[in-house]
Amino acid sequence: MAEKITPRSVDYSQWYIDIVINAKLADYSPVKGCMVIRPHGYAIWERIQAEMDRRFKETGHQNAYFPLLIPMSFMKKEAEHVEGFAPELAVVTIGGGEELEEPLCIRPTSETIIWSKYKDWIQSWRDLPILINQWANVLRWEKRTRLFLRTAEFLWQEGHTAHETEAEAVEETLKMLEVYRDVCERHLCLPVIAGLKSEAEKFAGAVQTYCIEAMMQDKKALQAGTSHFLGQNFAKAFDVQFQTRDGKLDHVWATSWGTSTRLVGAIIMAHSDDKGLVLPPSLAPEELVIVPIYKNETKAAVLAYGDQLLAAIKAAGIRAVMDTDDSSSPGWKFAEWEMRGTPVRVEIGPRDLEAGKVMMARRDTGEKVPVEAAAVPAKARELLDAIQKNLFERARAFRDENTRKVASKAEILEFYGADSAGTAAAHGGFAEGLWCGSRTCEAALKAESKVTIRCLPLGKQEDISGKCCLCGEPAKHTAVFARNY
RNA sequence: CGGGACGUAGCCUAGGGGCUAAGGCGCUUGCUUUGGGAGCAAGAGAUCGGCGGUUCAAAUCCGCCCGUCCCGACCA
Repeated sequence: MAEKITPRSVDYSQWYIDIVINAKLADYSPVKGCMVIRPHGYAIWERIQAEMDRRFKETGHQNAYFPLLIPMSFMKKEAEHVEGFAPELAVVTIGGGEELEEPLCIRPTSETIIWSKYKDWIQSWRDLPILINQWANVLRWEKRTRLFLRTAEFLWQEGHTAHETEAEAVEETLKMLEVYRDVCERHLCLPVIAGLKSEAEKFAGAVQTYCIEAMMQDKKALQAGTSHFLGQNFAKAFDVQFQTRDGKLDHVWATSWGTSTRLVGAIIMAHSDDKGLVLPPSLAPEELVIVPIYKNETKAAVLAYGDQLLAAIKAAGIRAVMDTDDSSSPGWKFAEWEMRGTPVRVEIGPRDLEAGKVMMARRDTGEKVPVEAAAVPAKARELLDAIQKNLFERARAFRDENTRKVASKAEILEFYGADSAGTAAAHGGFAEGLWCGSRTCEAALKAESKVTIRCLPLGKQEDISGKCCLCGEPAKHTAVFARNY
């Protein structure tokens, strides 16, 4: 028998690992904290990339590539930045067998090396804006890693833009946050809350950090993307000034924004079940699989029937394959394609051939229906659209069911389970409450319960009146609280 | 980096001082099969995580190290 998936109810962490390994998304590497992304996992990442990249281009960005190695001195130019990243840097000190004059760090993010070049490229307001994105790997020496969710090396995209005015940079920050929200909701079927990070949680070197936060099936929050308004911090650190329209000198305004292979982890945690991966159709490497069922004497006829169906399905623009592997049984194949997360399965056997029908099964609900052969492409499209919609609705309903308003710290602690701090027990969810904005107030809650402010949701920050749910002082913000990854 | 669990064939597990290291899955070959993880037969595959120690004898006992997972600290 093949390996079984540990049920979510038994051990959520182990379930997640079992999915990643058994669905052949990724594997452990000989280097601690790193992972090997296998073809199936990489294919999903490529589809996410394609969606993101298309939107970056549509919003006027261009791709470029900056080096992996960054002079250590660059990292030190922005005070908060170096403080934030110093503990997780890997540093190269030897090259070609000789000690380097200046150590080089492997990029944990590329603000510094990019801004060192922006200094050369920007003199006038006419050189602005610069709208660059890069697809790259970065390395952060994480103490504790988890496949896809937090690995030492990961793949991501990082946008780095330079603007003439503060307003334009802020607009860019929010525009890209919206791109992330749209891709997550439309393609990953992942409902997210867009908001502003608190001071304690913001990016090292940013003025403001915006994020999108999603709820996983264990009710913990996962940050799915971030967009930073960097103000003039990096321009000042790298002395990037330009001549303005009225002839004055000013520092450039900046943004940076990123999403990573963590999104693959988000898809797994949000949608999958105890049978394996469940993929949103728009990200599935194969949207549909045909599993032929035959005996020796019916094999030729069934396969010919399958070939015809496959051609018709592909002609309808659906990514489809037929599993013609002769060495495993139909039952094995059903389980295997379910493990891989393929959204729609078409079963064809002698009985179907005779009746001019097929059986179609959807991965998200397990529902099976007979369909006339001629109607298969249209039905496949219908099912794929229904699955795409259902995954999002299901995830949103789950999040809404596990979100509640809170007015006091006692309520928060009760919501998350008084004695469940630090356990994997499925308590809580998202709590929405008013907050005074005090850092100590936030830190106290974290120390007490591991619950943190995930974000201050956009659109809920106007006309705040009432008291902070933590300390009772007058509130300034609406905050979403949760335990997080 | 602290606490816990674990490390025996590709995977899972048995054996806890002594004889050729056992079984299941998977793999190879052949035949029969194929509507929810098929059957039979014959094969291949292990310096028992590493190093050192105790002993006539170590997978087994001891020490150190390494690695993986879980919990914690840390972490855009």
